[in-house]
Amino acid sequence: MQQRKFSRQRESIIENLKCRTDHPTADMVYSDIRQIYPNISLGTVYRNLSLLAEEKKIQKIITDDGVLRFDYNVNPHDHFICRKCGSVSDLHMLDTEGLKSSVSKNFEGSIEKCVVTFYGLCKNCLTTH
Amino acid sequence: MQQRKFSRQRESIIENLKCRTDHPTADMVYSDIRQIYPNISLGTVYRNLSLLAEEKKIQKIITDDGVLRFDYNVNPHDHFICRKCGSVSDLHMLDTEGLKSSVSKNFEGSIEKCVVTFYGLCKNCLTTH
DNA sequence: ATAATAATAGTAACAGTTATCATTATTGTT
DNA sequence: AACAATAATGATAACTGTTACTATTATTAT
Repeated sequence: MQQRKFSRQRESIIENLKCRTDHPTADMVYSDIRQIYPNISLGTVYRNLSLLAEEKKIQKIITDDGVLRFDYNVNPHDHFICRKCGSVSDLHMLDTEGLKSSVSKNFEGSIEKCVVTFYGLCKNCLTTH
Repeated sequence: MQQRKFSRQRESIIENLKCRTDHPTADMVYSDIRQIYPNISLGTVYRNLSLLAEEKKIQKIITDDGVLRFDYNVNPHDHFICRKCGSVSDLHMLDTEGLKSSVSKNFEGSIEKCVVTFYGLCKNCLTTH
């Protein structure tokens, strides 16, 4: 097992995620970090995001269009994705445990996780028509 | 609005999907169709799969790894994805309507759809350890 | 200071998907 | 049945998001 070393770039990536709730893509994080470290590499951003996700410090989420997004909030919660602007926001759902166990009854494999995603129009896209 | 013309290739694509429940990727469909039309183009497969999805004759589903899969079953139902072999299978869940309405109460946008995906180990991966 | 090595920037490679375009197939009309 | 109009095709190039590679730089322990 490889041990970790400090890196300013990684630190600023997790700081960036900590301060936002818009579930950014790797590219969105990249743009932000470049303001601080103008020649950070996109590869570095990807590498660190994957690393942080492995360490469960952040969460990967995949959207309809197949693009990865990242969430500082690793507690169990669900997401809403706007079909118009593509924005991702948090939603706190009831008990996914209940869903899991009720579905497990008629299922021959083992169910470990349950992801619930809602789609529709966000507040903003709804009002601006 | 462009009108549609018959095509053997498209017909065989939807026939292929009709006869399977493994939620194949575009490439899996491509391999199958090539047995019948050896020089069908992968682009043709993609084009027709998108087209059929637009017409709601089939359903697109996105998996964790960002790869598209296709489902002939367009009725509301949920999916189980095996984290080991990546296979996708159907699961019939309770009422997503209930989920939608209960979440809608504290949400300022409009919720139109709710997708529930389960992850774990499928029967096969569970037994073969 | 020095040595060991993790992390980086820069870039190439990759996979899945979409776009382009000349050619072919389908359809409606004579 | 021939024809014109045009949708669909095969072949290939282009594109996007992501991962891999490599020489160089930064961090850490001694």
